[in-house]
Amino acid sequence: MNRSVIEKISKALADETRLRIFEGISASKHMNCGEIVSMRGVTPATVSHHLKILSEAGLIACRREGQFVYSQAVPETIVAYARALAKIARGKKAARRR
Amino acid sequence: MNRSVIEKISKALADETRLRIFEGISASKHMNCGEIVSMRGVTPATVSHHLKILSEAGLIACRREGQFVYSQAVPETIVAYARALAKIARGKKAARRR
DNA sequence: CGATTACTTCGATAATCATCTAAGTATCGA
DNA sequence: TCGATACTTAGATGATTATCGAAGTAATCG
Repeated sequence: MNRSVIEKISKALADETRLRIFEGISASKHMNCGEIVSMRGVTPATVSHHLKILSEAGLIACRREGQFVYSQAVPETIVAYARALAKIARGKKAARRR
Repeated sequence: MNRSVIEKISKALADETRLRIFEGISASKHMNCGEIVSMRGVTPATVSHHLKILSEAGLIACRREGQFVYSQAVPETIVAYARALAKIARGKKAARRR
């Protein structure tokens, strides 16, 4: 995972509303826009905006089903992100892995 | 780790310059401001600003030594952050842990 | 003490971004 | 096909923030 992807995911997680939305989606199997709107005190337009950012970061996937658009978490992305950060934090100081 | 801490760390990682600085610091044992300035094409004022944000997020620690201020990574923070995110991503869908 | 080096803080500026309203598109049911 | 529901997109606005130059503080050295 390269720096620009890490940056994009970090940005996606760097807003309270978006974090809450991501938590909500992760905690349920899937959620539609309306459910998110009522979960958080924010308009559909804003939710849509945030879903796009989360989606472009690969943190969630959205699919239309009739009138509804369901979003669900993509846990692999967070896992890969966590690993990439751990690798950076580990550094190259001494190839230390005990 | 609560949401506001996660948000703060995410924000700290959500900027290319800051990410590069953090990578640089992590890859070496420690670095002073001047070294970071020459590593990245940016003024001391800007570096100082970024170091403050990284520091307040707990990602680095800074200590003065004579004229110099050395920054070093705090890998525990990234590890805790990664764990907190993994927990969110895992969700509460079915208490699944295999 | 005065000069130099190494940062930090201040104030300004330009860019990014979260949010909203309003208007647009998609799907469905009557 | 009309109306309603569920989003999405566009445009505007206010807030946050990345960056800089300039001025301030800290430590060292002659």
